[in-house]
Amino acid sequence: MKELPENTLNRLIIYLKVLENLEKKRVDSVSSEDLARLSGVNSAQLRKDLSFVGTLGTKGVGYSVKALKYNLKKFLGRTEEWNVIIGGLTPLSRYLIEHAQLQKEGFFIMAAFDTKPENIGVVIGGVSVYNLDQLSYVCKAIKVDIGIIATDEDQETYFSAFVQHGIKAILNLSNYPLFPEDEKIKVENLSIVHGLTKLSYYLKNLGS
Amino acid sequence: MKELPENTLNRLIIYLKVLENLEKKRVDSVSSEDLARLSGVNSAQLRKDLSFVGTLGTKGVGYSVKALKYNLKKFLGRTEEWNVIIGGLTPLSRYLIEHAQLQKEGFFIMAAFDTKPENIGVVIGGVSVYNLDQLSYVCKAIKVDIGIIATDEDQETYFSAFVQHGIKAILNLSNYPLFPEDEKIKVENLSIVHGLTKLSYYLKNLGS
DNA sequence: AAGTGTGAACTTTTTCACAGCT
DNA sequence: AGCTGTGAAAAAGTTCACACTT
Repeated sequence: MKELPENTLNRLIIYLKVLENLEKKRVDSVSSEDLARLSGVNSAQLRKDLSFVGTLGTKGVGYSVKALKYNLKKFLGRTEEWNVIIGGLTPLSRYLIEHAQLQKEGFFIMAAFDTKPENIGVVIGGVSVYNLDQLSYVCKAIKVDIGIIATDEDQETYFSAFVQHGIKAILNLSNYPLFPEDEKIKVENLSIVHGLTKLSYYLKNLGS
Repeated sequence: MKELPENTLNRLIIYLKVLENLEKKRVDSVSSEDLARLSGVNSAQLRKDLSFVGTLGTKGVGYSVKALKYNLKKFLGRTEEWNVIIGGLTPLSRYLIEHAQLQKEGFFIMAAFDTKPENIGVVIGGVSVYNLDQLSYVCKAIKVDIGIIATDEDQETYFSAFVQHGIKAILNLSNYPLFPEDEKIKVENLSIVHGLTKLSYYLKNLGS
């Protein structure tokens, strides 16, 4: 099987969200046409995307919302639970912890790290803030799957600490994009300023 | 000229960030090879991307960091200032306002909106929280360029309110993706759970 | 009859490779 | 000599259109 294109991955994640919503609305069955419209793509695209996951529908009928949701979730690794740590004690990291949405989605925040002495030892919503130099200790004590960079100042510090301690998956919420040298490490750069810049480009070119 | 591909836009935004960093480090000149490496792409890609912006380098020499940065900034609409409003008074919106990073980047938060009575009239860092039904009034009083959806619950409410009042550019920070019916409206969906799911897919498939 | 799954056609994007400027 | 800018080639991704199943 060919490798999954990144855009297909992005769309599969969207289909999953839309299916969860349909399930909440007690919809049992959906056609590629309908699911595609709700997901902002065309139905050929959707069917081609789903073909990477498997043969999931019934010809002449459509897709079972429950079954397709489950298969996508499985395919995306979202039936498992993942342990997450956070780099940087900032309002954003407080938000991530207190909001509790990540836990609900199966991403468990196990610890936070900072470098400023006054932040070490703080506990937020049951999550302790450790000194970054204790990362090695924490990584030995628990399986850390994902590191989230939640500061906009020392992103490089946390990035190299995460990489050095064998963390393979990093979500970078700073506004500076990071690129791993080791291709075994996966970084997702998710920047609000980046998103706003796409909109500013669009606004600048309106009507041209 | 052909239309700018979305991925090219994404990369141009990254080049701009990297250039800003080089300028901070007082680097005057950079080759496509070096800038590409710092941006996680190859140099042919970078040169092709820049060709959408114009002829910006000097053959045999490279690019002036200052000049290229300025040209990219201009091209992306980032030499202008944009007025932003926020939908939903949540810890995330508090973070966006108090962090002050957006203002520094030229995105000015003019107002926030909520629907819960107890939140109306609150002032955070100089930003007032209005009832959503006053959006019409605010949109008449000031030019609103961008609406940010900063709640994970009533995203649809704010979305339709924004659209209805003529806001053309929307940054959706909720975990549910939104797609405008009117193609004159541009939505950027930026979801932390989406980013984490990409990482969970990667982790699930490690070693395969 | 309805709607999926998929080769084939088409379109877009990326990479190559080198002419041409400094 | 060195490095950009860009047509041309190659690769990747999207859409079409229809055979096939229920």
